[in-house]
Amino acid sequence: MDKLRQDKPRVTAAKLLLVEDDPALLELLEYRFQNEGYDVRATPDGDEAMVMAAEDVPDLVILDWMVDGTSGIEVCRRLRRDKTTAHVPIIMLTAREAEDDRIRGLDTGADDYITKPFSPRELMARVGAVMRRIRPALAGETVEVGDIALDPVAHKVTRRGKTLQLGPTEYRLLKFFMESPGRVFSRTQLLDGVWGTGSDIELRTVDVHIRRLRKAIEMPNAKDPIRTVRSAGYAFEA
Amino acid sequence: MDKLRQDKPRVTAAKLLLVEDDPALLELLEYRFQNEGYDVRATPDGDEAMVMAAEDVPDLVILDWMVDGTSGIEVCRRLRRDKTTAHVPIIMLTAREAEDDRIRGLDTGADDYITKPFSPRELMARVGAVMRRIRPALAGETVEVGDIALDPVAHKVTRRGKTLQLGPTEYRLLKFFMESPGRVFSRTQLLDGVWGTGSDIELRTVDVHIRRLRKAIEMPNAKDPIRTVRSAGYAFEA
DNA sequence: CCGCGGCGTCACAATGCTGTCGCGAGTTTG
DNA sequence: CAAACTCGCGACAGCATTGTGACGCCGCGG
Repeated sequence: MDKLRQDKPRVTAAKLLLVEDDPALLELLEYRFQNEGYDVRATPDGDEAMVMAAEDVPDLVILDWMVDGTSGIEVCRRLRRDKTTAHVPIIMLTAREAEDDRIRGLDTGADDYITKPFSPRELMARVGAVMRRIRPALAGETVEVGDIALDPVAHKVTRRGKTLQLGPTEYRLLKFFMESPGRVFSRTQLLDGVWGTGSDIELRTVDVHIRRLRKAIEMPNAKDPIRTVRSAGYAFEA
Repeated sequence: MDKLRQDKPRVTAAKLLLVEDDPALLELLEYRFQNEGYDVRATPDGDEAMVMAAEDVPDLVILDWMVDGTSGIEVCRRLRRDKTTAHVPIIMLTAREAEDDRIRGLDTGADDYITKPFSPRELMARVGAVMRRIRPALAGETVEVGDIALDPVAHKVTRRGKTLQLGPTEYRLLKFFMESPGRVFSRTQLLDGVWGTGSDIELRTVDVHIRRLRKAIEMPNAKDPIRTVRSAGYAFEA
């Protein structure tokens, strides 16, 4: 949490870029976020969004899946490709519920996603969650902790050169851990960070996935990098 | 619903009292601070805030200028008047920009003051600043006393570079001590601070945990940093 | 329609923490 | 000097937390 604070002790408000083709929703969100003290810039057009993002790099992008001009997913990709915007958090909005959309959305680098219809409050909460998460690992850069390397682009994890076989959840969990090595996360924080803010999951489920992750990354003669902190949570470290 | 997913009451977390009459903002802030690891209690009502503050003295109060019931400024005054809450830092929120309001706010004893609209991030930053000033360890900063260092983020304690193996209670006890080096705490104070105000524990139990902590941090050629003050309590010092 | 892989929950086992006791060595009180 | 206190210490039964294997569900791909 402290890494977040020291990141940019800016006095000005956090800058939000809002991309949404529904005029009514756009205006509503713009109003609400402005009311919350955010510095909001809004547009219904994907192309224009790219321009705005280039002109003034936002702290967070809220992006509709389907927008005029360049599609949301394409905007997402391009933002990730540009060095200056590569690590800017993105929250995707989508009307679709198809699972592969979610996967693709997260794949292209979105940090979170919300299915319409959603309550503004929920969106605000997720914005809060994302803002809180400044990732030391810039999207697209492989992260290395100890003898484990994670390549977010290739979606691949290797240990000592050998590729590890991880399930989707295990991958996200590991990635979340590796972005903040050594830091202890409570089960609740893990649930928020890995499963998403709105999920209603048993706390103990985290334990099970920790175990699965441990099993997936275990190697002979290698120490378990996941440290259990009794009555506090788990931490990942070399 | 989210409350159900709370980890068990963290005695070690900083306690925040949030008083804000706008439900949306209240919820947003509550959520964000909870995710920062704070132990948050929130209410839209000034009178209720007084009760909550009296029941369980918070480490910091975030107070809206205008709230239901007793006004924010009045709450502020009363908190200052009560001995138990007199020194608790207060951050005021207000929509007004009039200079005299600000003066009055600081006059009544608020430590800091933010004008709406503000970015949550800015508020978090200020809270962080205040917490660092009051209780560094609760703000996520490593604390060092003598040759012992405690890192609250990693949940780790080292002495002369070597990592110490502490149980949950030992950790909390040590952390509590290290926040106020040299100060003597009675068993009752330790019980309140480490176990929580409501706990119904034998006083002698503290002795046992002191012993366990001593054993856990002992090293050859190193002085025991815990000083027994006969018929008074214990103190931690270099 | 069926099999498969992944996921969330459970129940149970395995640790290892915890709060109390009791005893004994010092210390203070009278 | 004995009684009264205070504190260190080892033991322990109970309990809280975590590890683990199994099970059923669900969406996807034959």
